[in-house]
Amino acid sequence: MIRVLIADDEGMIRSALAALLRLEPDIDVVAECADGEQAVAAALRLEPDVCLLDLEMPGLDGVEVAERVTRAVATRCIVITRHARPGVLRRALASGVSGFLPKSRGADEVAAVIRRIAAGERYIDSEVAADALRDERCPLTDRELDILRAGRRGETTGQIARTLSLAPGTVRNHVSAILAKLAVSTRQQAVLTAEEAGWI
Amino acid sequence: MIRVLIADDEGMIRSALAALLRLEPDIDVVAECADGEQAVAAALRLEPDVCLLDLEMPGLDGVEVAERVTRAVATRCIVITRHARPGVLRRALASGVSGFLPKSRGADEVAAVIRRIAAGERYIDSEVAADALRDERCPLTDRELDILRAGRRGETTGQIARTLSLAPGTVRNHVSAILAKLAVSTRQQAVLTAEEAGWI
DNA sequence: CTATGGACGTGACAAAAGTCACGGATCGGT
DNA sequence: ACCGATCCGTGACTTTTGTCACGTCCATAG
Repeated sequence: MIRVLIADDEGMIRSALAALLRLEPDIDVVAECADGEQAVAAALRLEPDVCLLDLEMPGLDGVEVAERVTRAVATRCIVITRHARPGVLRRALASGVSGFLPKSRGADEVAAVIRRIAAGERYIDSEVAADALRDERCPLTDRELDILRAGRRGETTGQIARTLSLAPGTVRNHVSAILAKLAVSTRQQAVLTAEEAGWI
Repeated sequence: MIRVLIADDEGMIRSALAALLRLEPDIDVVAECADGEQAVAAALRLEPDVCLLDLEMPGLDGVEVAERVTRAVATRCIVITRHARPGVLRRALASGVSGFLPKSRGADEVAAVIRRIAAGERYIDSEVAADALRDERCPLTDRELDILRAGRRGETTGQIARTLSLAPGTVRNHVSAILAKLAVSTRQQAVLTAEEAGWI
């Protein structure tokens, strides 16, 4: 019997997957969690064989949950995501994730992947893997990512400078470097492309 | 037997809902569609009793699909959405939608709602309805919404002006009015709050 | 040791974005 | 017809953003 934990903030998909997996004779859904903190707590307590983790969750995201769980107990993690971006896959593999599945796949594949992961295999969805191969490493420095993250909500240079304790001119300079590297012309476009690529 | 069409661009939730609904003895899933155009075509051809439509889809969104379908055939529509915003509900009801359900609800409720809709009732999720009551009508004019939509991707004033055939000054003036009405200080923040409220 | 290169920080300058006051068009109400 | 209200469009004016040239610090290689 494979003991499975499911974590997804979207109630409908969480309950649907749980209901379908319960129909499988060899799979036992031992926990359903609506956010990352709950998932970590439940995983450490129940030590399931496999964790099925949504990437986009409030608080801790799926990769962060996987990192904490695999470090503490002998549980293997599958990350499920809506938008499968190369950067995210890299981050996931570095954090001890054993499986990676986009939500574009059918629900019927989930049980099959769970069985393979439980058997000790790794499973990376072929489409995501293909994307990741045409390597798009993030060209931005740590500081530039700080700037981009700080200004994600459309804040002004002054506000960003204050939160990072910098001179406004410095922020503008970093932004300028970011725009050049990403080949765009406004900071809003920079935020969009960086989010698209999974860099922030 | 209630004949149901399902449309959702996310394959996993689409197939999961379809599989669960097929388990119900009185429900027959006659079509699964991945985008709005497919959904309209299938609905006009098959004339299902109930359409289960995701709001967020490429091309036509769920409300647009419902509008076209209810205008042409005797089919009742349920819109499912991830983020249930007041503006969207208003728009949905004005377009002939009979049911409205957020994805935060469990999958087990879907079958029950389908039965009620098929029986001629309307069903609006209580939580969404409560949000809609504290009326937040969009304060922006049509033209201002055009501007906001055009500039959603961080384009410059010049680009927006060109796509809308306006002088750059006019665009700036509209933007200024938008910022005042939404009580924000950059157009990026304006886009975020308008999207948040479901106005664009 | 030094020099070469990268990341970070800063201030002066040009080009945008945002503000303001104004004119014209349209639509109801009187 | 008149008035008021509202929306659209425009150009002058100020503030913010983006660009550039420069200096510092730190690591690594010669």
